[in-house]
Amino acid sequence: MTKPDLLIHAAFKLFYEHGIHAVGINRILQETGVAKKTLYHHFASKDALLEAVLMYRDQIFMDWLTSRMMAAGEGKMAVLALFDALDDWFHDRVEVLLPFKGCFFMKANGEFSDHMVNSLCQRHKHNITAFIQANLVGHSAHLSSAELAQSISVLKEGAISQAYVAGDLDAAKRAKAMAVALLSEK
Amino acid sequence: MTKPDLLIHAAFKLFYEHGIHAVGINRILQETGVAKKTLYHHFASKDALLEAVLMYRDQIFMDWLTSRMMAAGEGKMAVLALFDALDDWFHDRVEVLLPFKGCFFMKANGEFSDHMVNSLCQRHKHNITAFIQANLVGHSAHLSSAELAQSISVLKEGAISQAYVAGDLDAAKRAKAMAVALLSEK
DNA sequence: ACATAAGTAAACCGATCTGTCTACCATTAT
DNA sequence: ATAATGGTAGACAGATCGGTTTACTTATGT
Repeated sequence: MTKPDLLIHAAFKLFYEHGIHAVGINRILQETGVAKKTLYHHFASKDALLEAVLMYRDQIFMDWLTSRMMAAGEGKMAVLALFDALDDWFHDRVEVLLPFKGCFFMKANGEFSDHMVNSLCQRHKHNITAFIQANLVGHSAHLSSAELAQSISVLKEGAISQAYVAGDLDAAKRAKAMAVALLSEK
Repeated sequence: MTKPDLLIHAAFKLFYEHGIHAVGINRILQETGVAKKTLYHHFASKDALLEAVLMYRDQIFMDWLTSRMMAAGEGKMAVLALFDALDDWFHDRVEVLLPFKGCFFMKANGEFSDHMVNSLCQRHKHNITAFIQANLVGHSAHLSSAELAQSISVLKEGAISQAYVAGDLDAAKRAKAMAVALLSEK
């Protein structure tokens, strides 16, 4: 693994577990054995490293989620598969996402205001909602695919928060039941 | 206003907007004009101040939410009123909660691990779920009040997250529609 | 009147923060 | 062969962190 990738991996793991402001550059260096000069050779600042970490996590997460959804079929089936995927995530059955500690983007977003982090997190959430919506075009005569996708997103966000903060690891199952009801209305 | 209350108010406002680790003790002092000696006379440490801030916000929020719910009646009506209250919060129509910037407990929780903050946040969420549950005893023959309350909590958490991170200020309306569907099943 | 408590201002402490710098080593491509 | 690149080790800088201390100034209650 190249040095930049090594740094991004270690930084993500530490940021995800302890928070971004709580983890200093020196700790990332100590954990990886990389020299400080090398870090600042590849990244202009801690913020630049953080940006790379956010893009890395975005790619890992989106690749995992979309492949899980597409493997289940199209339309409604794909959307419901989203909640099965979340359930696996909450129960630490998805190695590539690392042990579940909530949504990294939600946590990162909360540590900043009027910052690049906020727009990156918003974009990440928007991309997911857009992918959900793509699976819901023409599903309902009464509700637009955009409105349905927003509602599904509320269920998804709620499941993640509830699983993390309240420790309700079965939140995805509950969210799925409500999604079934929502997508059964005609 | 007493000095401790002044500090708690200012600390909450700054923590809520910028994050806890991002706000130093000196900034809180500068904002309030209080001397450092005075702060450490009333609070043993930044952690102690933070604990007071969390308890303060918990009380403000719970008082507001329960009064809004109880004013709407009992049972299902109270639960649905929760989402009307959230809608007001998201649109900054609730002065006592300050301009909406997400759930303080969700954000605080994300900045720590294995810390007093985590248990306080979990307790806060649990108290809300318990209050919801109290309004749902005997509501359904198929689902327990505990299960219903957990599902309502998923909707509530999802609405807050979606409104904050994605900027979807109408998330509470969507969540309410799903709550109506959930509580109409017999 | 006087002791006690609560307050201010500001210097100070050690630790840690992000980021820079010097000096040296290993690889590799021209 | 040699110049350029990527790397290590670690000292260093300046700022800021949480927290303590000294010295002085109000209030307040008995």
